[in-house]
Amino acid sequence: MTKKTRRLVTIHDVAKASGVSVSTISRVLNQKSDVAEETQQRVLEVIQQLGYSSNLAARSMRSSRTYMIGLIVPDVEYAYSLEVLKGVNHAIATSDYDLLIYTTGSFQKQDTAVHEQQYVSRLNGTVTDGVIVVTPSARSFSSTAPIVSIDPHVIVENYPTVYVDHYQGAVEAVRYLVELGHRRIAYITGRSGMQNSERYRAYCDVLAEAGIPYDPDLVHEGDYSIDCGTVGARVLLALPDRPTAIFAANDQTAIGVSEAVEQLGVRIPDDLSLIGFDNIPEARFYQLTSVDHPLMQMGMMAVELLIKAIEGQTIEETITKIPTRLVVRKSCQALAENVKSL
Amino acid sequence: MTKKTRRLVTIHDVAKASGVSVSTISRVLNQKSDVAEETQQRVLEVIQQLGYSSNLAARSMRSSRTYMIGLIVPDVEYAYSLEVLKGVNHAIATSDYDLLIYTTGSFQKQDTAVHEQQYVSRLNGTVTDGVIVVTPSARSFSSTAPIVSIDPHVIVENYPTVYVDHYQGAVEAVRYLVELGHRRIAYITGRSGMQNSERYRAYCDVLAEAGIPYDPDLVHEGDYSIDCGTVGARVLLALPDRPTAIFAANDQTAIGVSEAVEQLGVRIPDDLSLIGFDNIPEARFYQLTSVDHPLMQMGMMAVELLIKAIEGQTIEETITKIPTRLVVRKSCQALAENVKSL
DNA sequence: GCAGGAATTGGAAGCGCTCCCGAAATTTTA
DNA sequence: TAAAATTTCGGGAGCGCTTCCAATTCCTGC
Repeated sequence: MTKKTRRLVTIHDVAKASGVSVSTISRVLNQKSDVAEETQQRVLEVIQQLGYSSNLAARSMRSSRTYMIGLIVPDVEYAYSLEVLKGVNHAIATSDYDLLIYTTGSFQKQDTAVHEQQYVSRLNGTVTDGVIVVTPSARSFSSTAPIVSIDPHVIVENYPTVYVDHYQGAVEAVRYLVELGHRRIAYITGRSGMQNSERYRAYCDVLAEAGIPYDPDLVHEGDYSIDCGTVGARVLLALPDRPTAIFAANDQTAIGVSEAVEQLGVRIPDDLSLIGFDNIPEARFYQLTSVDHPLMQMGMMAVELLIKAIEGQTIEETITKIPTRLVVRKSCQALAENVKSL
Repeated sequence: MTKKTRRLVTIHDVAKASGVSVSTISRVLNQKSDVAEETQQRVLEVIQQLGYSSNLAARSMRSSRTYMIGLIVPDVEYAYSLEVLKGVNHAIATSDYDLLIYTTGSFQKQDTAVHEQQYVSRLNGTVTDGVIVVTPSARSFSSTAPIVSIDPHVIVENYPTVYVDHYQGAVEAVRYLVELGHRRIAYITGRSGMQNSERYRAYCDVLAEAGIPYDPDLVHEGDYSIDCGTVGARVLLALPDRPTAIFAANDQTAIGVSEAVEQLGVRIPDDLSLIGFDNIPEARFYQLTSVDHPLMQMGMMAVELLIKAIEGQTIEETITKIPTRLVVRKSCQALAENVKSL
């Protein structure tokens, strides 16, 4: 039965039931050494018997150790976040900590940077011992407890950061298309921010390096969503001099492209080569060539760093850059002799 | 910069800075009416200026309203949980509440029921105003704040519950196979619990109804994992009188089957019909016929119910049963004339 | 011109917990 | 055997907040 007791069992009840003081109970709970073996046993029994569980709020108000780690994630519905989540979850499982995920569905909102601070202070130093922030927009946080960021929009040296070499990854992707003989290569961007601009820079650099003139018509603005992929595909393929390849800022957008393309009667890879970024699990099903972004691994590393920080160890290198890897599937094809556009 | 201030700004700092008492600040924060317009303005300004955010722990220790809803989920890596999560997230987005997800990776552990209570009391009445528990094993919870359960292992009337008609769904699935002419129908079970036994009961009932004798060799014990699907497939297909169809307790297991089968040189649906349960997104990619389990919708309903309960409204019907729907894809085939087994 | 009421505010208790400090009990040392 | 050291435990302050209660000011109306 759901007992709607007015109050849950507190440390006082345990104290009364076991005939010792509240302080002693607290000592047992926190595994302090100065408590008699016998007393400890008795207290532990009573705790078990009463089903007592210490009040997180009260506990964390006094001592800042809660053995909880917070994960602040922009959008739990996007595969990107879920992959990170999996990695974090794995690492947590083998640690002494529990995981608390805080989401606000603010991925699409504009004022993220403002809210992020609020979320951080909501959790950190209150209910969690430290926080991992995924793709933060904010450049800095005020917090009493440690913070680790994953793939921030702007790289700053203030707190440990795990991120992926977006520039290098994008270079590989675009270069791959160039090597296949493509010259009309379109790019569907993500939302503004460091990651996106890095990828954009790579796109431009590789074109320049290959002596391909930059065509603004081939750059379509997106926002990492599936929809922007479908829209982008329609716009780009309606161009008089249509592209032979599309580089999408992330896999989700690439999936949007491939879905739109199907309806337009354009075949991948025969009529259009397509390449994504992130290598999310779904990419496999779409046979999508993509830049692998080891999100799970990054999540695990972030946890490691955070726990180190929580436990007072110094972290020598704040910035951890992880290499990407091009995963070739069947969404790209060499452009045989007809390099001269359509 | 990450300011590692010893203490964050408290209500006292705000009080001092705005020249009023702590009580007044609290009144402003909680939007009580009895505060002069002018004072309120001034306090609000100071709050803004100092970047003050009230301490969740302290606040929730006194008043039980935190405007946070907890989701206790057994395993964030399984698509089932993720679908529920999406629904919950959607519903939360349009409410006044924020979402806190608590996971412990205990899906595979045995003593879940024991731990669940701990997790509930950890959050509820402390940091959250109410909690949604996904697939609880426990029959009852002691809690000061409302609880809603999704798909519990055992249906109890103690708290609002949203669940799906497993029996009916499984009946449809097995009946579909029978109608296709299959008589050697295997079943790979999930872990013990209500959901599984309901599906099992349906399996037996439909066989009986069709006059097909029950063969214990065709029931393989699983645990909802991918692995048990691959193992199950190997065992079942090694049988002298091998099944022509497999009903898997969930899609994950079905996916395991289809992966094993590929290696064994058995083709789906030509040599083996396969049907799953839950209709997770991946099912589409595997062309898996499955019983649709509207998890997102269930998540949304659970949030609605919980908010009602939190806000003191009475919930007329505690148990909400949601119908399933058979989604036919290409993993099943009629067994033409050769119904006489191989 | 003064009692009674409303509007506004401050004081203080206490939520459940941790932890410092010192007391009591016990053991060790001279 | 007395003093000192050690072990074990209780008292109590206080974390940041809400909320009851009471105090203060300022209007009303007679």
